[in-house]
Amino acid sequence: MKAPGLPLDRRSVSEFTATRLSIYVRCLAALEADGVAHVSSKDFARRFDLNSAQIRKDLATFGEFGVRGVGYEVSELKRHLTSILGLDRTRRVAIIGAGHLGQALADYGGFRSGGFSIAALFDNDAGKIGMKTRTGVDVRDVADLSRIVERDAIEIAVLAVPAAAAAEVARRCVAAGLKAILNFAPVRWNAPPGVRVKNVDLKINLETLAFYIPNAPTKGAPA
Amino acid sequence: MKAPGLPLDRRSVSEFTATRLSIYVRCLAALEADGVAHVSSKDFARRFDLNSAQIRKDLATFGEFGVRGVGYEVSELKRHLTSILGLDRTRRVAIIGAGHLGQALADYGGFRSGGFSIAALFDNDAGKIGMKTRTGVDVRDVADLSRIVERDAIEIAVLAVPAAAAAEVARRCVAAGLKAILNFAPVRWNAPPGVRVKNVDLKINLETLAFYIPNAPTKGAPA
DNA sequence: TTTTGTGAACTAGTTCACAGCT
DNA sequence: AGCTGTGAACTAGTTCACAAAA
Repeated sequence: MKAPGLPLDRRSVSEFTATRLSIYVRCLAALEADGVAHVSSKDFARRFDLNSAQIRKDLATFGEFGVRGVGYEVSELKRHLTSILGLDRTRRVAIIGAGHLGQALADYGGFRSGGFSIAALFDNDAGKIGMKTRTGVDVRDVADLSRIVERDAIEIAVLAVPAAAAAEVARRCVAAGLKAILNFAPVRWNAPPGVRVKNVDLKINLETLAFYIPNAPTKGAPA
Repeated sequence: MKAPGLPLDRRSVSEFTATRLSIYVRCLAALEADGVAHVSSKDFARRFDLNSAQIRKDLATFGEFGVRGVGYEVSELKRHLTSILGLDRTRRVAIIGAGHLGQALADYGGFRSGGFSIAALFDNDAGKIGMKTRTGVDVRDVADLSRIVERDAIEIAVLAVPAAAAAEVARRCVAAGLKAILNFAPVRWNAPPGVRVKNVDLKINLETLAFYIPNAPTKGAPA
């Protein structure tokens, strides 16, 4: 095993690779739970329907984690990838927008474990500010965003606001120094350099999916 | 303008292109709202930070919608793309899993307009079956999935169930004849041929985003 | 032998640049 | 003139296949 050779600018790593790292960690956790101590890239690929060369290439971006002729040590590799993704420390997340989706996300278990914690939920509706979600997250005034982001060292914003408000809220997030935004609002907007945005547009996902649905076999239509 | 030449197997259209079609429709709607009747691919690209050649290539997959020397007629192009995406008829969607996320999705406006309607929300928890969400969607027994899918001509499943239940529920969806699944469960699972799955894994999105966050400048560290 | 790590080959996606139409 | 539609060039991502290591 060799430590990563050079500092490596993460921005040069493709989002495809970064996403797969995350998948690998999850797969490795499954193997660990099954008591598997060791895998070759070939076994790993077969088990999770991936390509073994791709796994090796992805890992090679960050170092040499395997032993030739043997394979990878499951928990060691998991530890390495977890560290590469920065999941070995907790990042604080702010959710902006305390509507149905924002509250559901605040209460969603997946966001509250394994490297992330919901620091606060923000809204601009006086009727919501001060309340708590089902799992006890406070709803705060979005006017205090900047102050709380700094005070609580928040690193990630999750935007769950209506389309009309999204651009203005995104601007506030950037002004507050946030460098990562997970955007659920149905709005495309170009982030300034140094700020990374990931759009999770439910409507577009649904429309894309719909595009591939075979037409209902109208009576007598060819298959 | 020329009609699409050949029947064209939609499966050969890349998901990148399909996703952009959806984006184009949204952009065209914005132009229409601004009273713009006409665009060239160049204007369109500049306005929404896209590449004009890409727009033309994407459109060329489906026909010739422009006029050389002139450009595209906004509402005509929107109408064409809407039809290509099948958004000119309403597709019925079933949401499986009436937890926080499932309920939020059921109540989410974006899923209830422009080509989609929430036909039902399913769960296996007797305590939830029979209740209604805030906006009045009935929670039904997932055991009746197959029957209701057929009866109500449901075409799309949205999976919002816990990871442990996802594989079994996905199997039921396929058995019920559903050909499109939008999966929010943090589980990778390989769909049988003819069934299209789109994974929206919130945890993986967050982890991928976290990967790119520049390290907090530890005292004295180089930029 | 087995399996990694990696250059080379391949495939897919994007952008360029221009012929051809209006 | 201006702009579309499209082959050609380019870029990025994936897979192959093998030399080097254990």
